[in-house]
Parts: sequence; C-alpha cells; structure tokens
Amino acid sequence: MHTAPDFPDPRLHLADLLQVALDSVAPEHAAVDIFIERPKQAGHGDFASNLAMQMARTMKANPRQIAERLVAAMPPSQWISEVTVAGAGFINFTLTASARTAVVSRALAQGSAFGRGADTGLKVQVEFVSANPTGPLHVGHGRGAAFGASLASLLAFAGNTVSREYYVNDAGRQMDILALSTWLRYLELFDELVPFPPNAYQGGYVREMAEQIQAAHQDNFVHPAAAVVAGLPVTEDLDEILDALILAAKDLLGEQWKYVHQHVLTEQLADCRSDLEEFGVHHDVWFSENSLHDTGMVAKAISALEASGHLYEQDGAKWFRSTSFGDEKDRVVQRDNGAFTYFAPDIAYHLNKFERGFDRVVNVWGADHHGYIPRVKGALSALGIDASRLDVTLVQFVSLFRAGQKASMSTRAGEYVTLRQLRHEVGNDACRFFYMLRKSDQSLDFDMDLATSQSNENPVFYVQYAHARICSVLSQWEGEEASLVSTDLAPLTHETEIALCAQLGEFPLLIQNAAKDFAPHTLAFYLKDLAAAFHAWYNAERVLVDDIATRNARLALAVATRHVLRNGLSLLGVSQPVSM
RNA sequence: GCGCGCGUAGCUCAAUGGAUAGAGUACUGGCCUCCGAAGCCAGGGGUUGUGGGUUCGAUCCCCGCCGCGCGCACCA
Repeated sequence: MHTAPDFPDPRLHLADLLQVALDSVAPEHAAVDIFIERPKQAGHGDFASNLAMQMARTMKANPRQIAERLVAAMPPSQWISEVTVAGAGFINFTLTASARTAVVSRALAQGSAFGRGADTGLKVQVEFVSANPTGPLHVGHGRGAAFGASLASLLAFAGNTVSREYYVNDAGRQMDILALSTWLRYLELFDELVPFPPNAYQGGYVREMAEQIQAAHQDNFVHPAAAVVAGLPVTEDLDEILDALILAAKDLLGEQWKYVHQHVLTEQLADCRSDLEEFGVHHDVWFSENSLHDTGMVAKAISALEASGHLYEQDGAKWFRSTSFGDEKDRVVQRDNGAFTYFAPDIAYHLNKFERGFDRVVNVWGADHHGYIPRVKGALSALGIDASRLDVTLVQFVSLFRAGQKASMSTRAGEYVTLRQLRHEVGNDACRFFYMLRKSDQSLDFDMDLATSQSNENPVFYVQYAHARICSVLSQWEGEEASLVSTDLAPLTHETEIALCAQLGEFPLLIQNAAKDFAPHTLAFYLKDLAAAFHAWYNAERVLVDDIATRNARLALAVATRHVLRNGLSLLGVSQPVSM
C-alpha cells in the first residue's frame, strides 16, 4: 500500500506556512487574517493568497516585493510543488499530486461524516414556518419550510446542537375568524343562511370542517340565522361586522364555541404537520402561543419590562419605549381594556427562548415582517439579553406563475396554490431543490409550467443523475467499497480528476461558510458544480478499466464523490436515488 | 413621505473587496460498436440600473438619483 501520510486541509496548511513567514518578515502584522482562496483561473495554481496586497497598505511597500519576501521566508513543505508571485502581488501555490488527491482518502475514511464541523458546543434554535393554522400552507410557506429545514440541517452539520421549532399562533383574532367561518358554513348545511362575510375564510377546507362537525354532532350547534344577525351593527366597516359576528357566535354557543375553536385548530394543525412531514420538514417543538398566556409568561414578561422601567402609560394603555432601542415608534403592549396586544406574547416567547438555554436563536420570517425586528430585539435588550444572539433571516415572497399568468395568493379568499398541490405536481425533490436555488433575500418566481412539463431540465435531476451513475458503476464493479480506503491515488492525473478532487476538497469549508452566512443556497449551487465536475470526468475517463491500480483509484474517487453528493443532498432534504 | 430589501447575459439566477464577472436556459455546431446521452465538448452573447466617493483593486463598502417589492395599527 502507498498510503500517504495524513494531509490536513490545504488551506490550514498553507495558512500555517504563511503565518511562519509573516512572523519573520513583518512581526507587527502577525495578527492579520490570512486568507487562502481558490483561483478561478487555471494557471494560477491550486490556491492563492492576497496577503501581500493586504499588507501593502500599512507597510507602504510594493505588494510584489512583500510577496517575494514572504515566499522566501516560508518553510519548505512536502505538499507544495511550486510557489510563485503573480499579478498585483498574489502568492500562488501549486500542490503536489498526492496533496491534490488526499481529499479522496479523507472522504472515504469519514464517509457520512465528511464535511461535518467540530462540535461548537452551541445550542441553536431555528424557528421557521410558524404560519397561522387558519388554512393549508401555500407556496410561500413552502419556501420558508425548505429554507428553514435546510438551514437547520446545515447548522447541525456544521457542529451546532439544533432545535427546530414551530410557533403556533393559536390565540388571537385570526383563529376566531376561522372558527366563525366554519360555524357559518355549518349553519348553511342546515339552511340557516347568514350572509358569509367577504373577509372571513372562503376556502373549501372550511366547508369540509363544517361537514366534519355536522357528522360528529349533527344539529347540536345550530342556532337560527336570525339570532346570529340580530344584534349586528349597521356599518360599512367589514371588520366591525366580523367582530360582532364572533361575539354573537360566542354568546350563542357558550362552551360549544370552545369546541368549534379547538376543532378547527386541531384540524388545521394536523394538516399542516402532515404536509410538512411529507415534505421532509420536521419540527422538534410545536410551541403554543396560548401556553404563554396560560402559564402567565406574558404577564411575567410585561412586568419584567415594567420593573426595568421600559414601560409607560398613556391614554390608558401600556407602552414599551422601543424607540430607546432604535425602533421608529413606541409600541403598545397592553390596551386600556387590559388585553395584551399581539406584541406582548411575542416578547414573552423570545424571552422564553433564551430562558430555555439557547445560545443563539434564529427566526426565519417572511419579508413582510421585517418591520418587527427592531421592537423584538429592543424588547430583548430591555430584558437584559444581548439582542445580537437573535438572528432574523427574512425570506422574500414567492410568485407563482401558471400558463404565463401570475397566480393569486390571497389566503383569506382561499384562492391560492397550496404547498401540497405544488409538491404533488412538481415532486418533493424538485421543490426542495428549486426553493434553494436562490438566496433567501431574493424574491422567487416559481414557474410551474417549467417545473412540471419540463421537469427533466430541473437541476435537481442533474445532481441526482451523478449519484445514480456512480451507483450504477459500483454495482457493475461488484467489489467491496471498504477495500478502497487505502487505495493508491497516484493514477489520478487527468485534469478532470484533479478538478473533481479540488471540488470535493471545498466541501468542508463550504459547509462552514454556508452555516455562518445562513446561506443554504450556496450548498445547492455547490452540488450543481460538483455534479458538473463529475459528469465532465465521467465522460472523459472510463472507471472500470482493466488496469487494477487505475481502476481502484478511479473507483475511490467515485465513492468519495458519492459521499459528498449524499451528505449534501440529505442536508437539503433531497433524496439520493440509486437509479432513476 | 419615512424605513428595510432588491436591480448582473434575451430569460431564470450565482459570484467571503481580488487576477479575463460565471452557471442554467434559449440559439449554433460537434460527441454513444465503449461503465446510464436526464450526459459531455465548443461558440456567440455584459458600460453589473445610474452618477459620485473610499481602495493598489469595487457586482460587493459609503452617499445621491431612478425603478421594483415589502412594511409603516391599541390586526395576527
């Protein structure tokens, strides 16, 4: 066996060498960050550093001369075949053949752990989706789900302990409106016709829930339509009428109102949950907003704010002085009638997150919520919590296009394409990958015609196809993969093989950067690039050749590639088919 | 009006302050007696919205302007 001595990550190795040179050439700059990049241009070596250019400013010297001195002061390395100074002062490194291919050995040895970061010891919570359980999830929620799930997986793989959470808005007016909508549909089943408010929930699922209640309780909840509309105010204000209807329903139904309310909540939550699970999106904790009220956490959080002097009274209401923390205006937390605003449980919830011991908390929010960031962070600061421990990642909107037409996305009107429909038409894998093909702060045009009728052209198949091809070769080989671990990699010399090795070597750093930047889309792009490097190699060279040494080296490269494809795709929630 | 985000190839989108701004798609021309052609190779395509500034160097950082989206409740 020609097992090479362990070669560490090339970036770390090169940075170490440069650090030694730096300490000797310019000790006063020893603290400068040494950055090792991979040149885009072939001919500039395997790696490059701009260290000399960074130092030129303060040293007031020619960067090329600094580079020459650094190179001269660098200790020799058995892994480097050439060091040159080029361009404006770049130091370009060319690795030896064994250093270039060493990543294959590492990937084979580590398998599903290849790319995994060292344990950071940090507990991180990712809260995502958290849609009101007032109807089916739509394609916008789907983006938040795909993004949040991939981000959470990425953070975990990068070395953090991650908890995935869904905040259930089970208190408040929207749930009351849904319960009312369902009850009115229920009454219709008994010909008690109350004019259905245009601002109530119109979707067909509301009628379905009404039929469920009818099946379980027959006419037990029926009241005359005349009684429902009896005390309605005469006004043009639709919201006022809706609130009056809710009051009437509560009044007429008494304890039964709670049943209807609970039923619609349970039903919608179950639907949402199964939808997400089918999408490969899992939450560890489903946190109830109601529980914040029931356990007194809301009241506790508000009194904590009051005790620290950040509340004041005006017009009978209690205000949080959020302007002290950079917000545009102060916010009411408790109305003059004693009821808390929606903001109050939000404060309690975020306080609770940190009381549960999370070092960092990540909220994945729709872009329309960006205005709430200052007040939530402000509340945390006021409660003595370092607000920088809370990160809010905004996910921009999704516009769905069908037959060239922009589809309506009105939740209340019930006229929208659901996540379920999208998944069934496009497929889970394509959905998950498509959602990841742009950064979160970019609005997304989802072209369903392209995703369905031309689904062969979806990039996800390109990546999965690389995986299937490798599986196919391995099954024809009929050998033991374990025997490849200590294979001599010297036969890997073709330029497409070197390029593929280089791409594999980028994976661990990519994971770290993607996690640091909350940018799972970079993983999707990386996998496309990796698949491209594989396909190029696969077309240029044959794996199952007669020469044993060459064959084994190429098999090892194929297996290493498959490890990275698997690790990457599974982080994105995309399956890795053996054949397709 | 104020605040946040975004303007990159015909279209959809990438690019930790680095060398000649890249992919896909579309278009053009090649590659299967050979491990999967859902693949590969080659080609044309750009004043990175616009005007300044910082820097050895700017798609990236700062300021103005233009355009698009979102938000500006004692609603959730």
